[in-house]
Amino acid sequence: MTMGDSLEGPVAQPGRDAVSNASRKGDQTRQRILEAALIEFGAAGFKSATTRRIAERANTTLPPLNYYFGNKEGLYRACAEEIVARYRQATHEAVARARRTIETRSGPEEARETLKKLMAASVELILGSGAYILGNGIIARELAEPGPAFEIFYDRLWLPGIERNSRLISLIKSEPLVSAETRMQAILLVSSLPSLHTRRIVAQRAMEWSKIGEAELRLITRTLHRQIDHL
Amino acid sequence: MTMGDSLEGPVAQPGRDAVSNASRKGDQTRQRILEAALIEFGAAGFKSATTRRIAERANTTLPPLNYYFGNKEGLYRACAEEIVARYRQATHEAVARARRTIETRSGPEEARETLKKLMAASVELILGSGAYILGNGIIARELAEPGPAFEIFYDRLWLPGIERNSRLISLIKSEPLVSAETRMQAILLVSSLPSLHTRRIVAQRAMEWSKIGEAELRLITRTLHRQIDHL
DNA sequence: TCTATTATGTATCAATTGATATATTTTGAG
DNA sequence: CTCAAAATATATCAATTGATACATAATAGA
Repeated sequence: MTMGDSLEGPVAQPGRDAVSNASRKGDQTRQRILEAALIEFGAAGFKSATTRRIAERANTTLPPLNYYFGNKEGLYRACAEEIVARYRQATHEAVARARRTIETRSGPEEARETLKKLMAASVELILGSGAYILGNGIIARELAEPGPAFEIFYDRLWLPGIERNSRLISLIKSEPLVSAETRMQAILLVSSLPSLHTRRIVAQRAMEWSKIGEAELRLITRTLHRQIDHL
Repeated sequence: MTMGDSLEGPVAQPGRDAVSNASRKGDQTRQRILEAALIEFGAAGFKSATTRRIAERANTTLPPLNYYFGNKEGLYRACAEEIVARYRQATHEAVARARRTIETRSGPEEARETLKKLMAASVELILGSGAYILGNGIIARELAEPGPAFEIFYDRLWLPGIERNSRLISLIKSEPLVSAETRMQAILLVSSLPSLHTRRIVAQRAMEWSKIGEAELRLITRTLHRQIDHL
């Protein structure tokens, strides 16, 4: 075999993971590519995004993409993993509280407050001006048209979220155990979040806002919170 | 000019429009192409859908697509127009009632019931097993990533819907005139509909349903209606 | 410093895809 | 029945795009 399949490079990230490891020279490039991919995939979707544009945005060329991620789909999956990691980190506090609330079978008051905090964290992540907005386009799209990352988001983000919210809503309603309707409420709640990202566009136009700043975000968030209040 | 730009065919639908006109032989083909495009664009999105697959599904070849619709984007726009027309027709009754309710400045009770009917019609259109499901993928996608059809949906579907719902919610709350928060509520309500299509997938998996039949749809719809009740 | 490994760039390929020039068939008016 | 217009098919083009063979450069351990 004269083809380049014997002396392979990375492709799969070995031991070094978690907290953005950019020590070796190559890891910096890897990170730049990942960042560029998050933007491009987020803006255009898996199929429509081109590896060339990603490479260009990352200030490199095509081969490194395959060198580090195998192929386009591998890069896309890596983006999904990255998004999940960022989401988990950003909601860590609220999730820990939810775990406690559920384990101690707290009362409706505490459960409701916990759920609100949980949702608020997600809403902030999606509508806030933070750095995580990158992934929301990808998530929303994956929900509209399941692609290579659906399983990743489902298993590690949505399903756990649905379980958590189900228990919390059950506590709020003082149910003995999670009813089908409660579970459905939790599903609708969780799966409505990604579309928030989407609704920004319509909201901005319909409200005739030139931009979405702090004041505008507050109105959106307040309206959403009121919905949660009425759960 | 030896190129085929002198003896052009249709491209733009002249006088004959409205109620599916399939009299002439060509119109049948046109209709088959449109139907196929609704399916393909709905499943894959504007960019990812290929004209070849559309032609194949319509049991024809490439040239007729350009002959009838100019180019891929023209075909996509035609799909959007078709979807708007079908939506309007299907919600005609509920919309007429809303118009009356608004014009006569009915009380909160009547306004709430009108809004529920309006939403129910949309929900049925999206989650029901009717024939209009075809377009929902396109609408949801267009909302997530504005493309050639965003303007069409916005101007002719969403904005009118937002206006209507705003007035109705205002009546429900007995406001003197539409407040910013009311308008935002209307926006969130309208823009949450397209994502219903999307949530089916997650709901089906998380509820461990093998399929979404009548009983399953009822649970989804009931849960949604309860949300509307608590507006 | 030397050299094997890792990393990156150049050039190119093959597949896909939107489009159309051109030829052929079908239709319907007279 | 004739024939011009309308409709459809064949074959092909050029652009885009994912991928990679191959060459070169950078890095780090000895």
